[in-house]
Amino acid sequence: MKQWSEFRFAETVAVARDLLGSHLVSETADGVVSGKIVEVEAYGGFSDAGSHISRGVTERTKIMLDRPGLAYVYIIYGVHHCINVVAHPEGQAGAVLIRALEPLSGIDIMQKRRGVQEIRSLCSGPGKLCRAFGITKEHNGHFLAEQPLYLLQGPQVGDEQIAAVPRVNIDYAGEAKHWPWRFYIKNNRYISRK
DNA sequence: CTGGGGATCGAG
DNA sequence: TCGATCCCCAGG
Repeated sequence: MKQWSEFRFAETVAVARDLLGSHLVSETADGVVSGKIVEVEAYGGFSDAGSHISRGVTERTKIMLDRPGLAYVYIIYGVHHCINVVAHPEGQAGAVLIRALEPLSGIDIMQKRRGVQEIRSLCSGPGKLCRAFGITKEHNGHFLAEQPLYLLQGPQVGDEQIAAVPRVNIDYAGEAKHWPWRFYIKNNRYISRK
C-alpha cells in the first residue's frame, strides 16, 4: 500500500470522501497499530459556522490555513483528543475530522490503551480512536506522510458506498448544521453511534 | 485575570 | 441524561 496521494490543495469535501477507505498507521514504543478510515466529517473555512476557524484565526485554529496533510489535533471537553487532516483549496481553510476507524492491526495494543476488549468499540468515535492510536497534542502539526503517524492510500470507495449526512454535535452552527458533510461507508459496523 | 463553552465518552 | 475536566480565547 502506498502513501496517501492527496497532500495537495483540493476541496475539503472531496478529500473527506477520498479519505474513506484509506489507512491510518501509528508507530509508538508500544508497537504499530493501524485501521481503515470508515467515517469522517469535513469542516470548512470562515463561511462554515460549524468550523472552529469560523470564529476567527487564533493560535489554535491557524493550522487550518496551513499545509494540506498536516495533523490538527485538539482536546475536546478537557478530556478527549480529536485528529483532523488539514485539507482545503489554496488560500482557503479547512480540515477533515477522522471520526471512526475499522481496526486492522495492533488490536491487542488498542485494547490495552482503551481498556475495552470489543473490537467494534475500539475506534468508533474521534476520541476513542485517538486513545487507541496514542494520538496526543504532540502530533499537532505533524505531516501525515511521515512516521510515526501516517496515511496510506486504500482502494477507492465508490460513491454508491458512501453515505452523506449532517455532522454531529454542532447545534450552534445555524444553517451549516444541516450540511451533509459527515461521510461514512455504508453498512460498515465500525462507525460511531447514531 | 476571569469565566463560558466545547467537532466526546461512558456510567447511571 | 449528565458529569468529567481543561484548554482556548474574548472581554475587562
